[in-house]
Amino acid sequence: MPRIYDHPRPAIAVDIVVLTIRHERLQVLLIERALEPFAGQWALPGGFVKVEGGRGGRGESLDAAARRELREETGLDVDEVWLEQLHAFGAPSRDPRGRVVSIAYLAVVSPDLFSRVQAATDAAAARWFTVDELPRLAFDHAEILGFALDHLRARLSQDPRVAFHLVPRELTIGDLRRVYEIIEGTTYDKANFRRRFLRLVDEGKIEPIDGQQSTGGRPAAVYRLVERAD
Amino acid sequence: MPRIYDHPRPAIAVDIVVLTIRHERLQVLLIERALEPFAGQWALPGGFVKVEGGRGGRGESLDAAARRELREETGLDVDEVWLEQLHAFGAPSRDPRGRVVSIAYLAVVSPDLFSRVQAATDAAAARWFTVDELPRLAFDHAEILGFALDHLRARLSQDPRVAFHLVPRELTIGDLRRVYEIIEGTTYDKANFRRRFLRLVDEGKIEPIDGQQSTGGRPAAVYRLVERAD
DNA sequence: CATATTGTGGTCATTACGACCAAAATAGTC
DNA sequence: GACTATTTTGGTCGTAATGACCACAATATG
Repeated sequence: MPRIYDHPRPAIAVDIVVLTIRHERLQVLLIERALEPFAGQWALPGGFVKVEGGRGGRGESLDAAARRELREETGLDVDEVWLEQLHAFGAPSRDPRGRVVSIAYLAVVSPDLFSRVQAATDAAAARWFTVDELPRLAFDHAEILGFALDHLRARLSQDPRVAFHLVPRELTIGDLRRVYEIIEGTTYDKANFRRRFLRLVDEGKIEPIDGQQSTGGRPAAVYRLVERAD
Repeated sequence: MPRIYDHPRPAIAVDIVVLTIRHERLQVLLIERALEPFAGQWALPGGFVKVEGGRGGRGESLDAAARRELREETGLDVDEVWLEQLHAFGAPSRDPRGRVVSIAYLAVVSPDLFSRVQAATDAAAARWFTVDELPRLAFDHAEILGFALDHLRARLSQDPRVAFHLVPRELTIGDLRRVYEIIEGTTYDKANFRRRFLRLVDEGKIEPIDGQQSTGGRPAAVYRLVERAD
């Protein structure tokens, strides 16, 4: 095994796929690059992991780097978003400047919060794009985004929690159904989806709250996620 | 964004969780470390990613590094095993020598092949361990192994393909059932499991072949995976 | 008022699956 | 050979989940 200090090293970065639902569409936050390479092209928000400084002088963990970049580029705090590591991308030629390994993260932002994103970021440099109307992306970010979308769809089909991060804190059954339909590109029967949803209520994961919500038709009952004592 | 050459860089490694089933137990391949740190302790096979040389002079991809380490430390070729990236581990203190980010991989080895592993590795340095009778592991490798086992169980419950890598190429229904029982730590009713399995035959994923196999009871029909034109 | 829209509540048929039973076909033992 | 243990194979029954479908309730809009 080679001694560690003999080894040439790649740079290590985090890139974040920030997703939300706006205007009934799944959208991703992109940043316009100011510098070469790929100056003027759109890219995922991200940056290099700090390897010096911090407690212990060794820099930050990968998750901490993702949280920091998210805060710096969107103004959002992590306890408000669903943030999870996706995959490491390390093709030797993925960055023309040299060898860079990027750890990709998925961040799912509630539509409650995305207006704050607009305010926190330089409006000229950051924009939301509908995921099927994308510009050409820098680096291998198109591949990373594709991976993130596949992951989100697979995740949603086996863990409803992520859907609640794409919906207001006080929600109707129809709100949640639209999230599923938008992400999966399918349609669900209203009544059948409702039956599935009500099982979550029986299991105590969701609770009805007082009040109704106007919907354009019959007003809907309002629910919210029950606070978990994890 | 900082210029890339200004940035201090971590070392980047791959660690591989090599799993197989031996003696009706799920087992993992560990290597006894010869050097400090953690000399004498057991660790996952792995090593640093090559960042120079190769085509283009930029070294190898992460997957290529995992394949290379797997070959070097087990003698197995990748087209014989199920190999997939798991997760990046990057806690600042995970390696006392300095900042090291490790990309963890899962390799699932057929019991057809694991005897070759014994021969290819230095017998004094490498050993199979049952996953619930483990020695103390170096670095954060216990955490990595735990992640791999969780991943394997989740994977198995939604994608039967990985199970076929833990079974001889010509298999009986009972062989496959034992794989599920060993990994999930549960038991299945023979007849019910059989019904589920036969659906895979209907879907054309598995085909019966001539012959029977002695089992200690009534002889079992033999099946094999149908070669896919992916 | 009529109509469109959306939520709510229900039936019916199909599918998947666990619990359970029983027969078939071998190996091993007396 | 007779008997038993073991494993595969084949089946029934009940339950849970789900998709297709229908009907009604309660709002907004004209």
